[in-house]
Amino acid sequence: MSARSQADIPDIVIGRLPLYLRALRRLQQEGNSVTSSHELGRRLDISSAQIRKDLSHFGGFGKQGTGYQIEFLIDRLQAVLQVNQEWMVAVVGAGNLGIAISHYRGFQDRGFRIAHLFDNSPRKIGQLIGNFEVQPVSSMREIIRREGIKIAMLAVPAEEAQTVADHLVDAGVQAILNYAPININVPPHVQIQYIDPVTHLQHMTFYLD
Amino acid sequence: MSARSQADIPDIVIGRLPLYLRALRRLQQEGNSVTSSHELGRRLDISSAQIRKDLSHFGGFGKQGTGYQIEFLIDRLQAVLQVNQEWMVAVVGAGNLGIAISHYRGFQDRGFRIAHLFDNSPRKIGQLIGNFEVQPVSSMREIIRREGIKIAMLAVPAEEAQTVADHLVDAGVQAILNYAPININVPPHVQIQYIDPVTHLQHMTFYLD
DNA sequence: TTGCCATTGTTGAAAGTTTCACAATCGCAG
DNA sequence: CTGCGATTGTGAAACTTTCAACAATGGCAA
Repeated sequence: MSARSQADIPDIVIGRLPLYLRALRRLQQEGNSVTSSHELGRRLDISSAQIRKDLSHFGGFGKQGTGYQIEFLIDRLQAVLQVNQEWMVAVVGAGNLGIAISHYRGFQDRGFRIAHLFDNSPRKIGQLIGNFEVQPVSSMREIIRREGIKIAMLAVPAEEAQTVADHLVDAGVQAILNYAPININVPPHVQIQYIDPVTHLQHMTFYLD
Repeated sequence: MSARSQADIPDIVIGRLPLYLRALRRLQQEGNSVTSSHELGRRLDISSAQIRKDLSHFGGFGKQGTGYQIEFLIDRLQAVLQVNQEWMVAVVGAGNLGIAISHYRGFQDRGFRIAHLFDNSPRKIGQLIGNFEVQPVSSMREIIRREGIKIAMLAVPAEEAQTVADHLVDAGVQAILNYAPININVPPHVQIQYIDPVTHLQHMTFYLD
């Protein structure tokens, strides 16, 4: 992984931290203030040893005999993942998916705020979706630059994904979450992750009778 | 992994096959009829050795000196993943997300067809979304049973996800793709996969400056 | 036909990841 | 204040995954 390869912590460990965070928030909502690696592991279907080892990369967060203070651990994980601040996110593509993303309330309290929605269809530009007006892709670069936006979600057709990604990178975006069902190539200093429901479904059908 | 743990092929390998399939289909669309592990690897950012090794689990699909016939390899991978048939899929939850999923055209030619959309809000039941009428969750069990539906996508609020999943499993569903931002527990014979955009975003923010 | 370049399938080594197992220690009950 | 049950953090072992290297082979040009 590029950039902040923070003290050589395996990427696979980093990938599990958001899951720990999600489970901890839920435990907290359910009224708990303390938990253990065993309880967390049961919920997440991950071994307790793995959870302890993962967390130990960042310091001793727990107490022997007692477990982990949920609030404290949430704070620390949020700090490690840098989601104790609010990141502005740009969404590109105002089709069904882009619209659903823009309406989704679940980014709010997990470190992200959707700041802009871009599309290049004249039919859509100017439309009000959730709280934002759809803006033309032609002004994307300028806006992203000006506001220092580092993260974008890509919800355009597969054919356009690479081109739009190139524009985003050029505008200074450093992390892209791509919903288009196609691989895109970005420079090594840019993070990329994919969401394609069909790949998950196809993974599961392998095991069906 | 449960059920058809087919000849001991690592799950991580199975997880890459849909990516290979997706890239191959694109290569084909672009007019190619032959490719190589190197070209595929370049596109997917996976080493060519890994691609060759993954494919070799299922037989010798390529030809030395030449590479892989794209059409043939697509056929074989579709057969391995069992997506050379069309699976019926039930969607539960007719909020923004469930609606966007129901409209999405990308399932069509990759092995899946959305057959039903369920919700339990009286406001939504009976509404026409895409090609289907929203049906009440109360009739879900009966319909899934009768039609032998094995796959469901879950797009309900986190609080309801576990309960709905239990109903789905009870109705005979064997694979669940869960969009709710919460871990759910299912019996070992049931496959489960998660889509939560926030976990991907949080994974990437670790590496941002 | 021969020689050359490209590419696969496969082996074994290297790197990475998970699990095991246990000493250290905490809080509490008696 | 002692002893006990629970739980962490961790070093070493077991296991899994990736990678590097190369013999074998195919196609093509001369």
